[in-house]
Amino acid sequence: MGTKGENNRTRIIEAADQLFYKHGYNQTSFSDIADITGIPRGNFYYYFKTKDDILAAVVEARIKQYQEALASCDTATDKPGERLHAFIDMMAGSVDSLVDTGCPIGSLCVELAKDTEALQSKSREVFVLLRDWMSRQFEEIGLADANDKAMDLLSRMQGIAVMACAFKDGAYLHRSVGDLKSWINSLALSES
Amino acid sequence: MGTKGENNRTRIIEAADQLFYKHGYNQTSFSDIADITGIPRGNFYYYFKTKDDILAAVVEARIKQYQEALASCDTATDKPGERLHAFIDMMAGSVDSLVDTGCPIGSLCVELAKDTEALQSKSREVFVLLRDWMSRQFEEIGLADANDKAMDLLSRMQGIAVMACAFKDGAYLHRSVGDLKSWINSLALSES
DNA sequence: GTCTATATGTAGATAGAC
DNA sequence: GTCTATCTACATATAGAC
Repeated sequence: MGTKGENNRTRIIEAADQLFYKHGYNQTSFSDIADITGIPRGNFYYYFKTKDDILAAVVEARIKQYQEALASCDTATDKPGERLHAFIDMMAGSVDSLVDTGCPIGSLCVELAKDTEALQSKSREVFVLLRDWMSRQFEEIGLADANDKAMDLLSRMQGIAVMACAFKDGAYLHRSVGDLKSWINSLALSES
Repeated sequence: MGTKGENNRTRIIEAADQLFYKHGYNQTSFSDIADITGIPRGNFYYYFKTKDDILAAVVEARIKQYQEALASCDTATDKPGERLHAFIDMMAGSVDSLVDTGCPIGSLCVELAKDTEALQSKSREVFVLLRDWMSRQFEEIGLADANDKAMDLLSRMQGIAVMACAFKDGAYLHRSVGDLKSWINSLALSES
């Protein structure tokens, strides 16, 4: 670690991360990644055996990134309702890219659902991380069906991302994010 | 019309429709369509100038198909709430493919959001049809914000499809469809 | 209208010099 | 570790015989 090689590896992952999001996994070529990083195509095989391995590395990087984001929500406040609000605000903070390209997690999962099972289950790992964290927040609120509520919250966020992207409608996203926060409040209040 | 050519054209559209759904637009090749229909690759250019033209024809076909589905909801009952239930039941009727491959409309829109603007706006047309129909139903119920509610309903259906597909969870889809119908009932009751 | 053959580009992946 | 050159497969699209 700390070698020039590790640095190149990281740069490949970061470029692939952006490209997989903006153009999709299947529509991203080694040449695209090479153009951004300046690292020649053939060189990639020193760091990764296959393109699928790059995807796995990208998913791992995203998991780490979301783990940090969730940790910052955890430390911000000890009220689970406010933690959920903080996470939703993060979503609202990237309106432009959501409208332009959709949700990076959801769009990847649905794209890979049309490919191999191996790629699909790898991409699902990010969702599992978020669901389990949300479930813990709803548990703390005192809900018996915390896991169902976590799925519902993820589901609503995904629906908002799909519609905002399909209709290119940032105003719809803002309104819906407000509705989502009200919904969380109503759940938290009914238990207090 | 009625010629052999029109028949081949229709068969190409139908095969492309299925393949665009199951594997995505970009991951469907002319060879794939040729394998299913038995029509040789080179022949496609007699019926369509480009692959994008096939997509446009597929979207037109889907619009016709959904127009018929909505018309059957319209004739089934004159109560707008029940019409919306009927449409949701249609969704619930294709659990298996939703879990396997996601929503044909939403997944196409999000995939093409990562491609050209022209393809994206074409794919959006199906959503516009459904939104306008839902909006009319909510208007009949007597809601002032019928269009917002139409977007919300589409949004929830899309979220459910994404999560059911990502987690391969048909039970989640069934539960959520029930929640959706309860939500519609509560909206209809609050206005009666 | 229908088909074969082919043009042209680019994909993922490999070999081997340095 | 890094790079160029290249292999093989397959993509969309075209030309032209029948």
